[in-house]
Amino acid sequence: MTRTNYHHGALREALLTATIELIESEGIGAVSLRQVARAAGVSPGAPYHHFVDRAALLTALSDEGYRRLAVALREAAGAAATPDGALTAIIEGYVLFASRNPAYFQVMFRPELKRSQKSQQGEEFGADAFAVLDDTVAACMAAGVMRPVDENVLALTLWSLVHGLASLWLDGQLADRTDDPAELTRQIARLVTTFLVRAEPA
Amino acid sequence: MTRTNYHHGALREALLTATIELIESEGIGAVSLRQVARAAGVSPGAPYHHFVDRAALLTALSDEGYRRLAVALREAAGAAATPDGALTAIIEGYVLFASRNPAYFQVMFRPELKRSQKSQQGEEFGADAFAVLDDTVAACMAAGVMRPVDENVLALTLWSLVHGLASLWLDGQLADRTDDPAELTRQIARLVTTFLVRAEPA
DNA sequence: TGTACATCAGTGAACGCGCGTTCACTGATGTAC
DNA sequence: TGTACATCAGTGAACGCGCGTTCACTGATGTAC
Repeated sequence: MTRTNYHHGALREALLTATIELIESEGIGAVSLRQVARAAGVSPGAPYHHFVDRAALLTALSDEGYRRLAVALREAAGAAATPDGALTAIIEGYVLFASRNPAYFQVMFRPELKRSQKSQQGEEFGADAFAVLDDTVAACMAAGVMRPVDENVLALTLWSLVHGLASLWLDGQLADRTDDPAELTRQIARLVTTFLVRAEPA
Repeated sequence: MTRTNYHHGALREALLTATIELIESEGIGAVSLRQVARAAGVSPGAPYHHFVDRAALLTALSDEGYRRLAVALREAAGAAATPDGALTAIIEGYVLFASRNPAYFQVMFRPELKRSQKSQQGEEFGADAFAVLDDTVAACMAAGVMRPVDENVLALTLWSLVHGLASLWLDGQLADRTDDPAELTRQIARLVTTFLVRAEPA
């Protein structure tokens, strides 16, 4: 952090990325506004020109996380040629998003950290991300590649599955049971698709 | 907390239950050793006669949580008449355990809170709990009620599923998508069993 | 049964610390003319 | 192009707070004889 000018120029963004880096290196428990300011090379009062309080910083990060997740899922689903291919891509995409963006993921799903406000923007991006899953499930059903079940229950089942896998991975719970969580993710995605599609497994 | 005698008599247990209650009422972020001591009606130094430090208290709770989870799963599985019935019971049992013991669940799966030591006892109870799932999957396979797949991958898939559902429930993420998470849990358990067993769904 | 004494499990004051936040201030920047 | 001035985005000292932990202490309990 070599900043010679009095005005930073892009402090807001610098604070956000400093927070992400801090979470990744020190853990989410170690993040304080003062530490973030220090990491950005700025005095403890400076952040208050950009965020009304500590919670607002975390909420902004959470919102950005939901936005990125929605983008990641939409891209993953969009790149697939078939509805069930899209489903596989979403499953892998969600888990890989978490493993590549552990700091965002933690901030998004630790409500006790932001407590004050649920951000409307975050809710919208979250709904956005979930809609990708919803739509893909519906598309699979419509295309007839999937056995008929309650769409909402199925979507929530899949969300639970990927969310749980991502959480266990980040919490280090998989270490004893697999040496390659990414490969496990692919295996699980394959297994799920196998069970869901109408045809019997090969 | 009306304690008239100088010696408490069962302070260790009192501190543990006070912590659980504190997490449930104020959230896990609000738990400090001093608050716990206060809730137990005891001076700030008293807990140090029972736990070497704050982390030790949380580790003890985590261990107890794993113990209870293992017991709950074993009972759920044991009460079922068939292997696939046991699987359903485990799915529901895991999620219900989390919803009924949110404080234990959070302490068990927030590694940043205990950081210092991974407790050997906790690991054993955890392995115990997982073994119930493992064994039941194996039993299903052996009984031929289930389509043949990699047992380890399937067990991890199911763990991910229930863990994700429990996490989403506790984090309040399901509120928008269902008004009865317990019923959703049953639906999901049914759906999963339906897909897994060899016979086509009715 | 009574007494001496060791041990146990509390007290409460004190420590140093980092925190979130506020505030009067000041240097840098942008704009009007 | 130059000057006056408003606004913006920093500084850094200060606030009160609750925290984890330590420590000299003391009251209660249990045990030996």
